[in-house]
Amino acid sequence: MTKSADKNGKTRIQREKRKQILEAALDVFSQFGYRGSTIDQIAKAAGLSKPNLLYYFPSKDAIHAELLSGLMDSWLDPMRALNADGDPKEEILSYVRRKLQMSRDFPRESRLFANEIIQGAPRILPAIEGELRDLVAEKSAIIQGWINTGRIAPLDPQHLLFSIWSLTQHYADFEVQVRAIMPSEERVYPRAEEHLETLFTRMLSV
Amino acid sequence: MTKSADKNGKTRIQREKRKQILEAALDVFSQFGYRGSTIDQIAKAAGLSKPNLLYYFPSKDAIHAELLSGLMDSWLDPMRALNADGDPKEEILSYVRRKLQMSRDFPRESRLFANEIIQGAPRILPAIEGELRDLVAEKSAIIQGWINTGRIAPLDPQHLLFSIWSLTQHYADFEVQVRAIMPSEERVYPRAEEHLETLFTRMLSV
DNA sequence: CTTGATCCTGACCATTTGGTCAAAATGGGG
DNA sequence: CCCCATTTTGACCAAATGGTCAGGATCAAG
Repeated sequence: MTKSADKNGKTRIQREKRKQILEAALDVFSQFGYRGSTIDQIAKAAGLSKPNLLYYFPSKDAIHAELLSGLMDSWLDPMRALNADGDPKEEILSYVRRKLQMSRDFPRESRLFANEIIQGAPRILPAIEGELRDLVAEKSAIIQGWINTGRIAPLDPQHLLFSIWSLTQHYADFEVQVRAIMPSEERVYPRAEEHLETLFTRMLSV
Repeated sequence: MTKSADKNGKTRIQREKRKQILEAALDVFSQFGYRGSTIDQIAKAAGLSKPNLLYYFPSKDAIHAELLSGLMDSWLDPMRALNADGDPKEEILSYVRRKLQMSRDFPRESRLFANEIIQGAPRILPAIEGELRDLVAEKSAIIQGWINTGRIAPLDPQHLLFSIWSLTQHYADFEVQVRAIMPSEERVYPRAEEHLETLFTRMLSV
């Protein structure tokens, strides 16, 4: 009777088309923000008609919500990896490297978040005030511990985290600006990694 | 005959209302981006009817353009102030302080730019590839000079500038996130200034 | 206080937008 | 290859949006 459906009750076509749509929506939302994007735009980018897209998702809002919630977790993973028992300098440096890699490999995802937060984070404020806030508190305590035992130079742990976010995400969020300024033959990310490595090494050395 | 008009041919009312409109438009555009904002929203925020607003500006686009162009200059001023003949560390540190002040005092302006650049800078790419690019080239050369004469530690001048921008603008562009994470009684900007002063002092010391 | 210039409004218009629906097309298990 | 569930489509709708316009209200120079 029913078509071959996986455990989530999704057919092959449903899985494929939903993925297409989310991919296209990421393109559009990350560039124009929620209100600046239209269903038609997303549908066209996904190679579907508007009603067809609305067969897979009930509304524009539902697409956006699914994108954001699906992203939130993977976005915080690099910070979760910060390990109290590792070497402090190396832990922080690899967090920086991981974040920079994410900017390079997932710039649209970064811009999606940036757009959302600039606009006051109307749909993810709870997650920020909950999950993210807790994670920051936890990791700040770890960093403060490293400072107290003299393993890295003293600084404000929370602002250190802000610095890591801003420095790395900048290369994704302001990609156009960076590209417009750098000589075009220049490979941006290798230089950026070198630069940030230098920066954090100096900043953290006792 | 004609009403008392200043040298620009603007009456008192015109000057007042245009200022009101630009102020309201800054509020709206900086939050929702160009496509996400509506004339009605801006008009309401300015306390005018839509047709009345359109009496002062010919179109939504004209308002946005005037905001951006009016801002571009003052936005680059702190960088222009970087003086080759000053004390290198002090020159860079006061640039950082000035940029941080701008984030604190003009966060909406910062977000207006951020929105524009995230969306691919459709309206200001020429200015970025021209004015800004040239200014960066000029100031990079100055910084490189300081490095060559051993007055600051070696690093990539362009990426240093990117770092200054991202670190300072983050406090304006991601204000909601910063506020959601910091304890509410904490005064964000004084700590941020301390932090950035520490960061850049360490990074630039030979 | 008159009068012409300036300012403001409501009514209006074409287009875009989010979303619906009935019906047609397609797919794949039996 | 049959048949029903799934997928797709075009036509449609109400609301929102950018913008226009004719006429009325208001301002300030003389």
